[in-house]
Amino acid sequence: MTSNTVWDAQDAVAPENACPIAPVVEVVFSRWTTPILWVLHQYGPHRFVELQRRIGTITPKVLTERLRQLERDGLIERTYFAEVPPRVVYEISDLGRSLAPLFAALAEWSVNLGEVDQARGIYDAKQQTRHRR
Amino acid sequence: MTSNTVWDAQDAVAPENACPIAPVVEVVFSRWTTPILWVLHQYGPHRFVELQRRIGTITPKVLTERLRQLERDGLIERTYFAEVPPRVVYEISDLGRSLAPLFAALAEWSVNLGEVDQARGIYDAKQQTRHRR
DNA sequence: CTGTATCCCGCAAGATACTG
DNA sequence: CAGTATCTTGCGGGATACAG
Repeated sequence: MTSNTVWDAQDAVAPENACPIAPVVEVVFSRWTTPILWVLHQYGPHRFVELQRRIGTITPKVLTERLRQLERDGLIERTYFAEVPPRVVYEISDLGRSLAPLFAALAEWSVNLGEVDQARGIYDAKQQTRHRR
Repeated sequence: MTSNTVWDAQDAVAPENACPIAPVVEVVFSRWTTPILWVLHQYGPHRFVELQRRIGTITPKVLTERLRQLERDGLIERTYFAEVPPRVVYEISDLGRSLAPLFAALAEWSVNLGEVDQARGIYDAKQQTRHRR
């Protein structure tokens, strides 16, 4: 953070500086990267169609896009077998495996999802009465 | 999907089942919710403008939207003071504070961002040579 | 089987201006 | 100060068809 006096003009903190964890979120979490990583981490190597089936509703286009991104970021590894018919296997990399504690923390926090639902109910109820005048 | 033979009973796994942590990600992480929660958690209560300045580049419209969502989900609390001029203070709730271990895990993992960058470099280099034929 | 190629859409987010 | 109101855009994602 540009060091001048104390809280100089141009203070405007860059987003990354305001929040050191944002970059991690950007790399690891998106609608589909989370399920993909989870599956590969939890259930071992998968072929393309296996992933597609296990995740359930993802289209091949999107699955390909996410897999490429994860491969590029070094979180998964793609292995191509030049057989007939050709075969491809995706598995989590060491770097991807290092996300394990993070995933554990995530899974643990999911016990609080009920409270979130409850909070939503209360909030919506308040809004309801507010509009009903 | 809904096939008929061996793969029919509990075939198509719903996304939530394929990945129990996806719902948590959906609630907690988006481009701006992460920085907001981080700031409120790390630096205490903030007023609207203070948040805007600290986060740096967020527009008031988007900031309002994210704050409303976080309030509705019970992760932050909004307090309105009917003074002149009016004052509003946002602070993290108990539920929001329960994210602390999660944030810690996130922050810790950020040491690996360098490896991600490196992986990207290698991947891109490979693609480069592949196109250079 | 393992993807590509198109086309399309919704929604988060940006730009900008204005109000109680 | 603490937001609203509009308008626009970018991008992830869905549907569908097709190829190596």
